[in-house]
Amino acid sequence: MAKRSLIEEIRRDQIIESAIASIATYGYVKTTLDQIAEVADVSRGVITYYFKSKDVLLTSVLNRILKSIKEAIKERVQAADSPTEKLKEYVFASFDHMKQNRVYFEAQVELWSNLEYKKEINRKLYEVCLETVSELLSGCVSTGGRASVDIPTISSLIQASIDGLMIQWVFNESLVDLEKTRDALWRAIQGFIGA
Amino acid sequence: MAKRSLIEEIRRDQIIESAIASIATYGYVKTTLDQIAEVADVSRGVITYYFKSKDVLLTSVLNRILKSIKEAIKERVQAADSPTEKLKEYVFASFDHMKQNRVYFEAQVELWSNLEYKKEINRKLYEVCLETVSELLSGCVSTGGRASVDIPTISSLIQASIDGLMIQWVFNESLVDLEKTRDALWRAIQGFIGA
Amino acid sequence: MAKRSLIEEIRRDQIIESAIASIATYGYVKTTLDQIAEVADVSRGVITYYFKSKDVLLTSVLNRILKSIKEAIKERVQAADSPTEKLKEYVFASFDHMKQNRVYFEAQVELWSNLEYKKEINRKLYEVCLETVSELLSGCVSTGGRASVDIPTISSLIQASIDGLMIQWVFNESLVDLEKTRDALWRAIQGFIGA
Amino acid sequence: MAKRSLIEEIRRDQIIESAIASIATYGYVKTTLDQIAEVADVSRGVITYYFKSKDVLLTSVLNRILKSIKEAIKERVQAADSPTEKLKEYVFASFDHMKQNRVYFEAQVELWSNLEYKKEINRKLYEVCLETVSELLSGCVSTGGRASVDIPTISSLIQASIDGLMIQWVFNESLVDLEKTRDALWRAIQGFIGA
DNA sequence: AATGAATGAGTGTTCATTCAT
DNA sequence: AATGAATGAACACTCATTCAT
Repeated sequence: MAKRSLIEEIRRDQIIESAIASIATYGYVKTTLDQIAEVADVSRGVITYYFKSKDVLLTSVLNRILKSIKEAIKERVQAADSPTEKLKEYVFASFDHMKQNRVYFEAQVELWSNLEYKKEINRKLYEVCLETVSELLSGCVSTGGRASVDIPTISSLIQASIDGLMIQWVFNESLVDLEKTRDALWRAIQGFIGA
Repeated sequence: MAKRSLIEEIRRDQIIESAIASIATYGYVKTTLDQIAEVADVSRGVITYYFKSKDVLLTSVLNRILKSIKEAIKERVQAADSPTEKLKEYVFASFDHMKQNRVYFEAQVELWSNLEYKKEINRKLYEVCLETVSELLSGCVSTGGRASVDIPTISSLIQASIDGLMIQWVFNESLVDLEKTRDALWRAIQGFIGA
Repeated sequence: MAKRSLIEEIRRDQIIESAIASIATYGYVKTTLDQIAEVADVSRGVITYYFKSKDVLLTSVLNRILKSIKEAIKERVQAADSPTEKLKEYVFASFDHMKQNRVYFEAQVELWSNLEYKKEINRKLYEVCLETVSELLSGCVSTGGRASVDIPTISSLIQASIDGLMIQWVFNESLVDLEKTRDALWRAIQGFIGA
Repeated sequence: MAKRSLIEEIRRDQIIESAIASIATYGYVKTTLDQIAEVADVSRGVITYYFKSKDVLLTSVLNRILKSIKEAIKERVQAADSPTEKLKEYVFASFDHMKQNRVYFEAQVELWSNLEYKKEINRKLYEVCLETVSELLSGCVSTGGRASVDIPTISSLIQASIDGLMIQWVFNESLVDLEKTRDALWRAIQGFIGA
């Protein structure tokens, strides 16, 4: 990637965040480049000056969202001591990140169905997530957990629960209690790994 | 609803199914009226002849999808004998319906983020689903289950697991084994209700 | 013209009158064949069955309107005795016909600007009207009127006054008093012909 | 009104004049945005770039036409000395403006029947015109004219004559001699006010 | 004689993209 | 670096017209 000046980075950030805000607020369909420019309080031309195309911008947007999720989780998982604690941190960090960045998840759901290369990107994200959960789960199992745990299956189920709750919460914030469901999920996981 | 001739019903069905196929295959964004017409092998004008606007058509599409899900589940739940069997049928029917109607779920995910009145419709769907699960869960609990079960929380978690697995499966069919995850989910539920 | 059955004539009349009503009520732009069919309470196909095209129908509409004007005036002019009385009847009959057939004049104004061959038809109408006024005016002059009257000019002015008042009245019924303006116009004409 | 750059004003003018030319030449019905763009020798997109919708453009067109008429008359009326001269200038300026701006009147007649808000706008125009004539007529009467003049009636008749002649002239330029009819009208007016 | 299902040309409108300044 | 005027492809939608029944 080419070297970029500071102002360039600031502009890009500004535009990406404005795009996220616009998508979360008005939805993907109504998020035009004009709309984003207005939210960012820059001229229309600035956007195409910094992003070759709308598709490139939206890919940047999605990557920003995914990166933020990954980093938020990774940090806390690494800080945890035991395998079980790591898995717990994965789950808890996922929920904490949701609550602190609702706008990101609203945008993510919008982009699920609209980005040209979404399938590719989302597929990749899922693989990464599932792999991470699998590793953490393996760690738990090998250090005293029930040996019979079907790791891929339980990994899928854990990740699915997190995603499914996120969607419920994005569609209707008041419909789901993130703390209680998180705790219930963690109890279920403990049941699975026999802890 | 007004009386409609037989051919009218056939055409409407044909167009709705073509729209679903188009959305599932090419995505919402690329599903133009031209595209739908081509898939349905009718002229462009037929669509606006039978549907006042694209929005009306897409609402019909979403309602068709949701109705199919609701009916598929309702039938099997009603046929079950005991409360526990009813809850099990709810879960199992959800998965069976997925597998038998992949195209519907692909379309549903696409429409999540794009239909004008999606929020309203999806919000309603969630409320109905969660309510149903809550009732079934209540039935289990009152007939011998653990009295301490937090019904709203566990309901959310069950529905979230189903939806989350559906999404994984829609994004990447080979990534998730629906039978195994379904069974694991059912075991987890049994754990919750203390059966 | 081909022989037409009675029912055919009735249907044609019905459609023409419905078209006039629709144009007068909703304006030319919103008068579609569907709209006319609805007003006439016949099926859509009937219209194209009896009129080869929309243009043909609208030409029939305009001709119906013009014919009704011409006949209403002609009758009364012929019934008058003296040349001056004939001219007076021309003027008075014009105004009476307006009041009794407002819908026709509303439609006429709408069609002025929209019919494909309007220019041709309206041009012809004007020639006929002006010619008629000229003849009547000539009669007055040759039987005792002022010999110096510029017949084409005064004819134009008379017809213009009638048309201009009609337009004022069509645009805003309450803005113009047809009786008073008619009488004033007649007095002015008397001034011109020196009666 | 918001501040507008010079080029913006130029473009708007260019488009409005092209629209008038197109309406006058091809008629309202055939005046599409494509047609206007072609006449203006700009791309189609420019029009919607400067005018939010076709309706807005056409309203601008009508306002331009009406404004031009009003200003042309107002100026000359104000420059006249006596009340009688003012009334004469009103009449003469009306005719002069016609001859110098035929295209405007051709367009005006086309728009009479087609613009969504025509009734409102035209009604208003008529009220303004009639009010002006009434005032001028009052001035004549109070300064030596016949006291018995029915001002609203004669005002209507004067304005009707001007409009009616304009229409004759728009439909068939060679059918009416604007100078002669103007003079005849003025003589009739003098007869009414007893000058 | 009458119907209404079907068609597709034509139109206004949106909006990503280009480019001269 | 930044702007915004200009473009035209793509779209939903209207509606006169055709035609099988």
